[in-house]
Amino acid sequence: MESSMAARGRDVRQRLITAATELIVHKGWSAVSTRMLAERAGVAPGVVHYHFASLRALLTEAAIGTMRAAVTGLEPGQDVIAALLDPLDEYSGDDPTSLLFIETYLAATRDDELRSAISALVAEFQHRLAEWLADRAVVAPQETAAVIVAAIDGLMLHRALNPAARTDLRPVLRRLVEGGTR
Amino acid sequence: MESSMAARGRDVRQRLITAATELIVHKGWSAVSTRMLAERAGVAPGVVHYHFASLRALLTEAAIGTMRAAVTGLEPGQDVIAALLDPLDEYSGDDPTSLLFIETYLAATRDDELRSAISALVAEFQHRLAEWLADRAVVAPQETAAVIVAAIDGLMLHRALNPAARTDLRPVLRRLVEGGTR
DNA sequence: ATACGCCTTGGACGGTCGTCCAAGGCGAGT
DNA sequence: ACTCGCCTTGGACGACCGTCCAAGGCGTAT
Repeated sequence: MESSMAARGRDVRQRLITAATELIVHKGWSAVSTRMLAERAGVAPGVVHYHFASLRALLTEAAIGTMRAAVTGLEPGQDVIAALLDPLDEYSGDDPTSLLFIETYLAATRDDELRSAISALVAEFQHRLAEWLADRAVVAPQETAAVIVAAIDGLMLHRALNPAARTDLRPVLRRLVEGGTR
Repeated sequence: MESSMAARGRDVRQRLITAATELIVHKGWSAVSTRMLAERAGVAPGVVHYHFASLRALLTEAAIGTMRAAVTGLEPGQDVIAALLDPLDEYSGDDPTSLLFIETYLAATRDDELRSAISALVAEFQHRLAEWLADRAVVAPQETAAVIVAAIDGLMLHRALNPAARTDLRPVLRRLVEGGTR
C-alpha cells in the first residue's frame, strides 16, 4: 500500500490549494499568509513550505488551476453572451470566481511568471471565442472577442464593487455580435 | 506672514499624496507602507500620521482625488468611444492612471468607505455618459453606458496585464452605440 | 526677549510576516 | 524487530509593519 502516507500527503496538498483559492477571494491576494493557510487547511504552519517552494508558488498554482478550470468549462453555445453572463449571475454578489480573476489579474501586474501564465489563458480563450465568432460571420472576430472578454471582466470588476443594481445587459452586449454580421 | 510654516505643512501633505498615488501604482495598494511614503516624500516616517489619521486615510484620499480628477476631465465629444479610448492609448503600457483605477477598485472590495466613494464616482460618470447617449437616441442608454464603462475598465485590466498586442478596438466598440440607434 | 503653536524628528512598542529547521511520528519494506 | 523515507510539528529567526509619542526646531505674536 502506498496509500496511507502518500495519499494523505496529496490530500493535505490539495487542501492547501483549496484554502488558498478561498483566502485569495476572502482576504485578497497579498493578505494571504502562510499561517492563515495552515489554519484553514487544518495543518501546522510549517507544512506550507514542505509542499510548496514558497507562498507565492502556492498562490500561483491555486489561482491558475482554478482559473483554467473555470475558463475551459465555458463553452460558447448558441448564445455566447448568455453563456458568458449567466455564470456571473449565478452568484449573488460575492461571486468567488470573479473576485479570484480580478485578484489574480492584478497580482500578475507585478509577477512576471503569473503574468505569462494568465496571458496564455486569456489568449487561448479569446482565440476560441474568435473562432466561434468567425463561424457566425462576425466581422473582425479577434477584435470583437477582445472587446467581449474585456467587457465581461469589466462587469466582474463593477459587480464586485457594487453588487446591487444588476440590470440585464445582454441586449446591449449582443449588439457587439449582431451589429457586426457580415 | 502665515506662509512659511503653514505653507510648508501643506506642501508636505501634498507631497505625501503624490507619493501615495505613485506608490499605489508601482507597488500595489497593500504594499504601500508608511516608511516608503515618508522616504519618497523626503520626510521622517512619523510625518504620515501627523497629517493623516491613518495610512488607509492617506491612500483613500490620494486615490479618490486622482480618480475624480481623471474622470471629470473626460468629456464625451462627438465620438464617445475615441474620447474614452484615446487616454488609454496615450501611455505606452504602464499607464499609471489605469493601474490606479484597478488597484483602487480592488481595494474597495474590502473597504466600505472606499467602495461607496468609488461607486458614487462611477455612477456619476455612467449617468453623464447615459445622458449623452440618450441625446444621441441610443436605446437603453443606461445599460449601454454600463457596458461601455465596463468594457473600458476591462480593457484597462487586460492592457495592464499584457501591454503588447494593442489593436484598434474602436470600430467594434462603436457597435455598442451605432447598433442601438432608435 | 519671551512664549506660543505648528511642524518635524527618530525611535519605541507590540504584532505579523515568510522562511527555515531540528525533532518526532508512522506506515512500508526487509 | 528494525530501518528507511515521507510527512508533520512547533517554534526560532530576522525583517518589516502601523501606530504612537516625547523631544526639539523654528517662524510668529506679544
